[in-house]
Amino acid sequence: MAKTVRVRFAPSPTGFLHIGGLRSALYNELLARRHKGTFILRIEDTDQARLVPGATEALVRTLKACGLVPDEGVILKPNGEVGEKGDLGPYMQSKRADMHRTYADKLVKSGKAYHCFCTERDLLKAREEQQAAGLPTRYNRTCRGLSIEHAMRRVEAGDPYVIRLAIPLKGSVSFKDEIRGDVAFDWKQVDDQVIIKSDGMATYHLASTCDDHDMKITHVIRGEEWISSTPKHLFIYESSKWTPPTFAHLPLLLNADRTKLSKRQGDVAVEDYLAKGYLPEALLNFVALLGWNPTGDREIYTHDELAAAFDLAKVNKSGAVVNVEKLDWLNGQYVKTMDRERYLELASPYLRELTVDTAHMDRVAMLIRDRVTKLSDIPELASPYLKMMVDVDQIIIPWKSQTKEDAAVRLYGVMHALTTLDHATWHSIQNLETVLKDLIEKNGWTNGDTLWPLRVALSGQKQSPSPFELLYALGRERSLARVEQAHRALTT
RNA sequence: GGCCCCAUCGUCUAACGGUUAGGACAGCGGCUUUUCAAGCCGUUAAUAGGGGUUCGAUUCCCCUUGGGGCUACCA
Repeated sequence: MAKTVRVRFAPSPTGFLHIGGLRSALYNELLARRHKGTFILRIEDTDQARLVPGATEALVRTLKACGLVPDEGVILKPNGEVGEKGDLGPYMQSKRADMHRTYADKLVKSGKAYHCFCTERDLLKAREEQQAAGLPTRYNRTCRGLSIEHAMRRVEAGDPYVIRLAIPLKGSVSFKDEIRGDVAFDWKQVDDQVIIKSDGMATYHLASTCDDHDMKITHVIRGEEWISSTPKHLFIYESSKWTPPTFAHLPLLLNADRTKLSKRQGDVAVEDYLAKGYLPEALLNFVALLGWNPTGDREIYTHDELAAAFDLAKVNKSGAVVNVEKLDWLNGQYVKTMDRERYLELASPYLRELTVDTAHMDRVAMLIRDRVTKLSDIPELASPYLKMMVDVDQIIIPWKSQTKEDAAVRLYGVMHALTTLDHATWHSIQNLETVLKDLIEKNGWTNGDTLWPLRVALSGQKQSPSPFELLYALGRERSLARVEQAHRALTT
């Protein structure tokens, strides 16, 4: 019987969650859901120098906003504070420093790691020489031959040191990547990686490997940038006599120019997308399909549907360009098709400052719904219809070759008709249309030379929603005022 | 430079030896229409190149080319 799936997303709190991180988190979570396993959030904060205050909170909150809630690990407590949940903690990596240290000492004892007293300058110099000679830049293993006794004496004397892995000198390693198949490295290519820094903290390689083991992680799903350090991790597993997890290295997310996704070429922070009014479910949907697709002929999936279909073996190997235009389309689809109530609720914060008339606000929100790609578009789209009046250039009121006088006649007729309408008519786009079309027919007018001037009068714009929708959204008072204003502009 | 990974329309992808190489975004054209948006219909566009293997290669193998990642006491 297969082991229960346990996966983790393990970001370091050095900044905001970016779009690639969201995808890694999602794929981990989807695998857990798919196999009724456990999704764990671990925070990798071993590098004290790079910690950003508040980053952990932001990470957990953003993940949650996107619907990714860990079953175990670092969580958001009901009071909004960061907390932990689960039996295999702590899940803040810095709190495991002692455990890492113990593992490192064991490795030293068994000859799989050693103390290194080389200074930063020594290393830099050696590296420069290697570079100048056109050689690969790796630690030259000066301290590898030191006896443990000698090393311990220097440690006790207070010499600063790090602990390095004693990577095998010959042979090779290979592993089966769930996405890429067999990947092999010559040990000769692998550096004697530092696993304990001079500040006593473990580096990523030791910390994440030990923690993955202690937390019984079954699948390590992470970015492709980790593929070349996997041999080091494998060496730790092997040296500690642990069974390594399954590895799956995800393809990178790329900028439009196919370089690794970065700031400066557009937004990468999930929070920024959220702040712009991209919907979490659209973002999740979008990111899920960057590098994976269950069928290839469908674009819109709920979180549950993604989880039901997820398959690591079907994840692509090549990097994927983040195409914001497609995100825009996808988000627009969600905006158009979500429940009316939910849409109005989401739109309202963007409109509240522009009007106090909530009924009017909702009508305008519905008026512009088809034009909204992201929620932050709403104020600009809506504002012309929330004001009482709007400037109209009288030149654009007549339709095609229509004269000003003729347009004025139409507007006057429409205005008169509108004043006589009952309440019920104003509350139905369909009824408004019927009334106006009857008026046009009765007078022997045409749609164009009546509806165009009316629409421009109501919107102030060459392009806008239909006059019927506008009348409905604006309501009687605004509509009449606007038509009257346009009529006056034409006749004076 | 060294090692590793990758390669289907501009972009995201489907096709796990046999398809007129499919879908989506973007583009273009049309329908609808008072305009725009939405919607619907249609359309342009791809297997990087060269060798193999095979009755048959997008698919398997090799080489070339191109792109990317790693090469820290960062993750």
